[in-house]
Amino acid sequence: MANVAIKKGQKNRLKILQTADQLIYKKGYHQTSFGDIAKAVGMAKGNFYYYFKSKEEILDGIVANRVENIKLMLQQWDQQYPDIKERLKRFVLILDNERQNIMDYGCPIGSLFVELGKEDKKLQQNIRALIQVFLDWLIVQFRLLGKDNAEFLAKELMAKTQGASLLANVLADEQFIDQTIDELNAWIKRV
Amino acid sequence: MANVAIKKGQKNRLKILQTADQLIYKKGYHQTSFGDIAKAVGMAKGNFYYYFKSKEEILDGIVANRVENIKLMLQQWDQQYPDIKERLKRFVLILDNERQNIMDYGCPIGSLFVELGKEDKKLQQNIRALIQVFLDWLIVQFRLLGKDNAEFLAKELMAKTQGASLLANVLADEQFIDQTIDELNAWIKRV
DNA sequence: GTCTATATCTCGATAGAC
DNA sequence: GTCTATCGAGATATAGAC
Repeated sequence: MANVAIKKGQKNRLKILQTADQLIYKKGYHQTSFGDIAKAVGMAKGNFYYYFKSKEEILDGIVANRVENIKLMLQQWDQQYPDIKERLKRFVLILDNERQNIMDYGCPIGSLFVELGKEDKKLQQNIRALIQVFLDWLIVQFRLLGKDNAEFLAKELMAKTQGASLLANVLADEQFIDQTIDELNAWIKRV
Repeated sequence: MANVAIKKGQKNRLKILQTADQLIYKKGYHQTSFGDIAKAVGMAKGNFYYYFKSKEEILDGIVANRVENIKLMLQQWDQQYPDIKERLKRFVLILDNERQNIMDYGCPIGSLFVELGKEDKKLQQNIRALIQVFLDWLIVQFRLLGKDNAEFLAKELMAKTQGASLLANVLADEQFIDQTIDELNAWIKRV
């Protein structure tokens, strides 16, 4: 019986994290209360504290969860695509797949950092790790391409996608996403 | 005597706006309370409501104030620099002059939009205007350069600076700012 | 115009029954 | 593990004396 309880607990924990992640992405961290999350999960507010001691702990869980998922995704790309530039194009393809969300709510990573980066240094450190996962992977890819300025190229690509996401969000501009995707793919081709 | 009161009122109004703008930029909108602003201004909290009916009204005032200042700055550039590319370089120079603030707090415009863009549509519209001022000016400049894709070039430059600001903020990376400035100036030269 | 209360509300967090 | 009830902090906003 103890096993069943643990299983249920783990399942609920994950459900809370996923629901909270979506809500916070779409409404913002400060606009999302425990009450909102509880309602969306279908659970009493007080029960949350059985799973998480504080709101910040939920945020930690969200970030940890995301980092894990991103790492899995990148590993999969490494296995699936032997061609390095094909991998980089996968990265750009995120803009394509997530265009509606990006236009409506911005980049889920960038917007989270900006909203919480001013809060305190610990939070900042936490979310920075999220960006670093992508960045480290990009650096490896550019190194594999034989680039000696791999680090700058990785940052440049990251900055381009962040800037494009922000502007597409501000202007609700789908065409700009398309144009950016084309430009980035051309950039990858000739880099 | 009425004139003196009005003058003092106007002066205080502006002082509140400027102080609030700085605090909100550095601490974030939700982390900045009336109490914080009052303390920084040196005024009782209750007295704020003589000047502004709500916190959102302060934000409106901040944005309007910024729009006015930016327009003045751009007009000055237009008069001072007959060479169009020299004007564009001025735009890039903001990254240079504001590097410390950008590393510490991000772009004052971009971060404000991201923090409040998810709040409600009216706020979003408001801050969008702030970005549009720069964008409209950039479009004019690229048109003056005879570019038929002036709008995309303007958005591209805007996106590049936004992305670079975000990444410089995330990584606290001064070198990346320098590299981006060099790259953007080279881009302006050959565009 | 400026100040000192204070009302009111929301939210994160806790206590304790079941 | 889940619930209801409630506390306490902190914020916006108001009332009213000066």
